[in-house]
Amino acid sequence: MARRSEGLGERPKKILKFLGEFQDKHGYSPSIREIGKHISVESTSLVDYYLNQLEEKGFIDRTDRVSRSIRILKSPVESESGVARAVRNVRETMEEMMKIPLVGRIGASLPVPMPPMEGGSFFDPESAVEISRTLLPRDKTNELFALEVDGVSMIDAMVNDGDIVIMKRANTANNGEMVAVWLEDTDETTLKYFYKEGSRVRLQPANPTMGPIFIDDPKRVRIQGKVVMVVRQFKQ
Amino acid sequence: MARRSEGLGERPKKILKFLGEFQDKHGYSPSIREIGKHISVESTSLVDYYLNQLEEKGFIDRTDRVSRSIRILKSPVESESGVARAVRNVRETMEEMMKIPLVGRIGASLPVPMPPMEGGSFFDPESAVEISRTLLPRDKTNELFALEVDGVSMIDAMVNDGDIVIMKRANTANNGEMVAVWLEDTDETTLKYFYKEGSRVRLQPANPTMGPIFIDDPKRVRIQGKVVMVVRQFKQ
DNA sequence: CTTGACATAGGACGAATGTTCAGGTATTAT
DNA sequence: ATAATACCTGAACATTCGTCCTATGTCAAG
Repeated sequence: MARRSEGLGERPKKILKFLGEFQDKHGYSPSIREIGKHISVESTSLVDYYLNQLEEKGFIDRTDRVSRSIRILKSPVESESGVARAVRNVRETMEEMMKIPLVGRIGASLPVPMPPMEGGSFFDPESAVEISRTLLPRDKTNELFALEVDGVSMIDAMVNDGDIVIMKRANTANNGEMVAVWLEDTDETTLKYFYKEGSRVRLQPANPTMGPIFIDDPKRVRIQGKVVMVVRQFKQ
Repeated sequence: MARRSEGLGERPKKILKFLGEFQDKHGYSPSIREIGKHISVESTSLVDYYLNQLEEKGFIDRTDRVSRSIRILKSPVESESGVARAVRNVRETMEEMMKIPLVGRIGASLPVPMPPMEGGSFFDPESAVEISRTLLPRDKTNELFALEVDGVSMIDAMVNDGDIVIMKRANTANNGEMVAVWLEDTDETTLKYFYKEGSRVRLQPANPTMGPIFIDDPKRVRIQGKVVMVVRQFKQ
């Protein structure tokens, strides 16, 4: 199929670099023909082709039919400087701050409320928790949602009333991950470390002084999400 | 002679302002006709005339025969724009993200390491925790420092091994605040809710199933800092 | 009043520019 | 082999765009 289905080709990369240098030097974007000249490509359509790739992959932004309207959105590391870097910094720094929707409360006797569908976000922007992205996993950050813990029923998970639990929606889990599970037997939600051991599942409390729960029938363990982070704030 | 020999006319001023706003909004310079539209001038030559004035007086720079190549060099105080604003954005956005020095580890049997003196920060920038300012108290954020919890000795404080505790240096505390205290009697550090009740001090564990500790001599309670936040991360 | 510098308008002109189409070649999956 | 997809060429087009020329209006100084 594709000669190269991964990342960026040599030429788009070179274009991206050139865009940064040119904008740095001149203060405005190069025209399509100027770009072509730099990468030794006569045809304007080919440059347009590369630019479309860059746009699709989110590296640049263009305005239809407007000359010299290319804006660099991100750049794959590599050398860049001056204004271009300053602009990039603004954008990236903004993105560093994740706004995670606070979708509800969680308690032992309550099922886990589900987050809003991705895309159509209907949650109140006021009810959001801002977390630095450096503290969060890199991938699928849009599947994160936050819950406030209701009641003291999760003290065995070392989670207190009022704590904010940041979760990632998931139906399965890997060994060692902390998950929110709904236990059919006892009809309650708890936070436990998940371990699949042969055909049975071991649910280990965070509190090391407490023993694990074993569930022989994996179907009786309903994983509602993986716990990414717990934040506890204290009044000052 | 001239009707106006002083500074800039109304229209050039308006153009200058528009240039900044447009570049801010779109990331590239407006065309001459777009400028004309904004100041209700049909004729492109008149806009060109104004632009030449601005160029002569050193407010802008243009490249001959290149579209959208106007760069703003300076702006008469008023509405800052373009790069100036970008720089300001960087600064403000960066400030939103608190970099809190991770100065060491804390355990029941260890005293609380003290944070570096404010001003002369000598800590490794790698060992820092970034927290969104919206989650932190507004005042004296430069007195914050972070500690990683070492060992399971603080489970009674609902704090686990590996948790990150963000503290504010303090020698005193108000009722209801969580503090790190050094207890002379048992010679250990713990995290407890602080309550001064008459002449004695009540230290209440976070774990609601555990009872408080009473200390009759307030001098035997050495407050090392107030706990602002506890963050617990899970591997994904 | 005349003159001349400044201000404004309209538009022509050619060059610069983004877009599109029609077709061609290589690479890979089936 | 064949079809699908990616990669590339060339050229034509329709605008957009900057520049420049002409004409008219305004106002203050001589």
